[in-house]
Amino acid sequence: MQPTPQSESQLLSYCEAIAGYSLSELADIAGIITPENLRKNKGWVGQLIEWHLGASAGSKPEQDFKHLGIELKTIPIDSNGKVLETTFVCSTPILNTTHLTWENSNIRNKLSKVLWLPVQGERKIPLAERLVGNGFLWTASTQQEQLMRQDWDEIMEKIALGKIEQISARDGQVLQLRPKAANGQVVTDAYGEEGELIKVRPRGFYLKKAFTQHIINQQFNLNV
DNA sequence: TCATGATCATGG
DNA sequence: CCATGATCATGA
Repeated sequence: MQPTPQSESQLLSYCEAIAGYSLSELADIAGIITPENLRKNKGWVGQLIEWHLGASAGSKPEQDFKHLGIELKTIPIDSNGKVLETTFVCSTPILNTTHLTWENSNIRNKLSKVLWLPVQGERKIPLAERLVGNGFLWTASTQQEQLMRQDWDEIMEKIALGKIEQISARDGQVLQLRPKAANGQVVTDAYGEEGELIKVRPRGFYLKKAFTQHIINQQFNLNV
């Protein structure tokens, strides 16, 4: 993969270097086979982009470019710029959250600065032919952060009160809490309503489509 | 048609 | 199991 970028400007130049290329072209450069589809390889696009931008692989709960304070997110869009999927952010802590605040949370750290990289995601376009768009840096506005904090506070309070199973993906203004696991058999500990330990599916934080769509639109308008 | 809940691959 | 990278696919 590419050398780890040493500055924000270098990271952005890496980004410009892949803009406009197809996924198969980028896969060839990386020496990776392009699968027929993503059904059995859902993280393939993200991992391919990581290779080209010099993001350190691994599964640590921190930003992709920790030394730059930047998190990388590919985001699937259609030809009209419409966001096609919600955006997974991080897994959700469930136990021992009493000292957790929005300020010191992993999700807030990850979202403090994001390099969004739009990629064509329409299933009717063969994976190999999908094009990479122009990446851009984003930091939440005061209002955007306020919305995320409100949702986070509400979700984490329910979890602490043993009401995790009452939380729906419909809850929240911009954040969602949804299952995040290899399959429905995976379980982890959580508090029940009487404070007892119960088994639940692990959860993750996701950004709702309308929120990321707004981010994409803001950027798009700036470039018109 | 579309979002929610379910699922896939991989490394530690 | 938990973390990363996400998209799939069925019910409404």
